[in-house]
Amino acid sequence: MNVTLKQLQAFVEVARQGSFTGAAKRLLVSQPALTVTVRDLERDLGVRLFDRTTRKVQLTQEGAGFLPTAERLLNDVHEAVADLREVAERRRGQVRLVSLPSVATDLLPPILARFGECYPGITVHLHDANASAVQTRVKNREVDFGIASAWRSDADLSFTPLLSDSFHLVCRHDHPLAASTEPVRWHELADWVFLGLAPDTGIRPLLDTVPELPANVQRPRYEVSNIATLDGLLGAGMGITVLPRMAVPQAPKARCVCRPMIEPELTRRICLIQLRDRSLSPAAASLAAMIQAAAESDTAG
Amino acid sequence: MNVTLKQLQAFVEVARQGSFTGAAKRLLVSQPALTVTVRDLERDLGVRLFDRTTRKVQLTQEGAGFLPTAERLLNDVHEAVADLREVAERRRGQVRLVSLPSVATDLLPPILARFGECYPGITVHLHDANASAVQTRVKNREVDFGIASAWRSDADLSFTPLLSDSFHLVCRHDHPLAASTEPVRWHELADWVFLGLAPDTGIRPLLDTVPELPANVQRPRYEVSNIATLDGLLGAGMGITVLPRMAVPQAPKARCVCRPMIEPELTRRICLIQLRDRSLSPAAASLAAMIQAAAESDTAG
DNA sequence: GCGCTTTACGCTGCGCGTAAGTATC
DNA sequence: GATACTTACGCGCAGCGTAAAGCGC
Repeated sequence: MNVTLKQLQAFVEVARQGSFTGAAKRLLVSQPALTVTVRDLERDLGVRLFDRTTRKVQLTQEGAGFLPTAERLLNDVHEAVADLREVAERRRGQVRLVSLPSVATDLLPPILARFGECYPGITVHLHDANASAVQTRVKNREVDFGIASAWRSDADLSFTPLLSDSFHLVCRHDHPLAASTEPVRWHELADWVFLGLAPDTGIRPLLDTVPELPANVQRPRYEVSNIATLDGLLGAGMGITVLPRMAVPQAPKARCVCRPMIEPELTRRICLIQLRDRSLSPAAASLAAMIQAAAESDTAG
Repeated sequence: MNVTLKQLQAFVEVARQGSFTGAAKRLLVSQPALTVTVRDLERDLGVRLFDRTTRKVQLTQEGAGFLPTAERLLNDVHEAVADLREVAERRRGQVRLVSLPSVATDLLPPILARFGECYPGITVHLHDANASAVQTRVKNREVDFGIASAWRSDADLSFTPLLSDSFHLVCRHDHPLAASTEPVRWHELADWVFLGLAPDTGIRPLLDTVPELPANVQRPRYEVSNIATLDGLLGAGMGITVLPRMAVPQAPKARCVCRPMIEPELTRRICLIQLRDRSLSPAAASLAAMIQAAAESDTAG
């Protein structure tokens, strides 16, 4: 397999121009160099492609038959390369990401809007999932990257902090704890029915890091797996809960009161999560960068 | 356009093997050389194709998308080249030739049979025509080469003598001139009705070179354009004619007698005719060579 | 003799292999 | 420490350009 694209290009150009001199000009090489290139191609193929006198250059029968093939081959290669360059230049491509629902609904929409303006050729697939599922889907390469709190450390994954999100007590407006909006201490939760989240959420493991966590919080009477359900229970006045600020439903079924938790303050760090061994596609890298920038300016402002 | 087939080949092989070391072995290059080749390809495309740790080599999303394309491109090139090599090696192809009817029916069949055995992949298109038409069709590139007597010299054509074919008197068995089989002198034809051939045949111009050609031969009472018609007239006893030995019909309608012409002997030289500026295709060259060899051994034997 | 292709020749730089470096298991 | 990829370095040769030669018109 000696044939090169350069040789094919030379052949096609000479055939089109019907002249070595003309083709050499178009190809920006000296005319003798072109002669040699074509001669080598003929040697490699074992077939004469041109009949040349000093006055005329004419395709042989075989050359005429090969010309369309060679043109097609060159065209195909050019197209394939151009396609990939489009991807490289973010004029085409896709990004798949998965994030916590709260992030997907609150933080991402404006960023995605801006991203869509910058790179109109790129399609974005956005899924939401809880912290556990985010990590799983990143690890399974189902997505380019994820956004969630670190659920469980994993050597294959890298976590880049984006935001800190502090925990708040959440209770219905008519609950006794809603009487004030002052910070709350953890032991103050002890006397109320607590609505907990399942262990595969990012929130639960964080609660466990609080020293002297009241028993009703540690082993909640009700345990649900997502915020919407929790919102329902809250609205029904079935109990209280603690949630990161961003996770508090925007339009709760019931009017709720939020009071920051203190002693200790507890925050979850929302991170950009990616596979350590995997590089981001050009499009994904751009979106990730945009998200990081937005998070930083959020934190600053 | 920097991308080379070698780069594509390297990419495909690394992708298939999942390893630079393995691919380098298969490609018979050193492993560092392969690293550089792939890195250059990635640089040229502007896209990372592999995520590589020291332990694993894995296609990126873009690489995975590009792999089938690259494989197809390489495959297409290989196929195209293989096709042309088949032509070069005479395992495929075609030869078009045109010859005088006498040659086509007498000389060529055994040669074509042998040629067909040697090169079973090659198709042969054989047409017949008179000397004038043979030259025209060679010149128009309708055929690879022709076989005929030189009808009129032409600077664009080359004539390679194959056979000499001496002229004979031809007359029906009951004609007075059929009484002997001895050589005949030209003036002996003067008293009989002569059946002539049209000026665009190769035979007519040759007759004109005979000194003191009898008037009835110079301006024949009947003039026809092909041998079959001539044969019909001969069979009807309408006259006599002179023909090169090979042109005498094999199975004449009437039993005919042939007597060599002398004083002067007249021969036509049957030539292989080709365009001077045009090289023969591999298959055509082989057939032409075979014909020349056969003609030589014919002459010798 | 002019214009085109081919051949000849000297040189540059690409691309290879060897060897050293680096990172992971 | 073993293994696999990357980087560094030196070298040979492919392939270029210039110059000279062949060949038709």
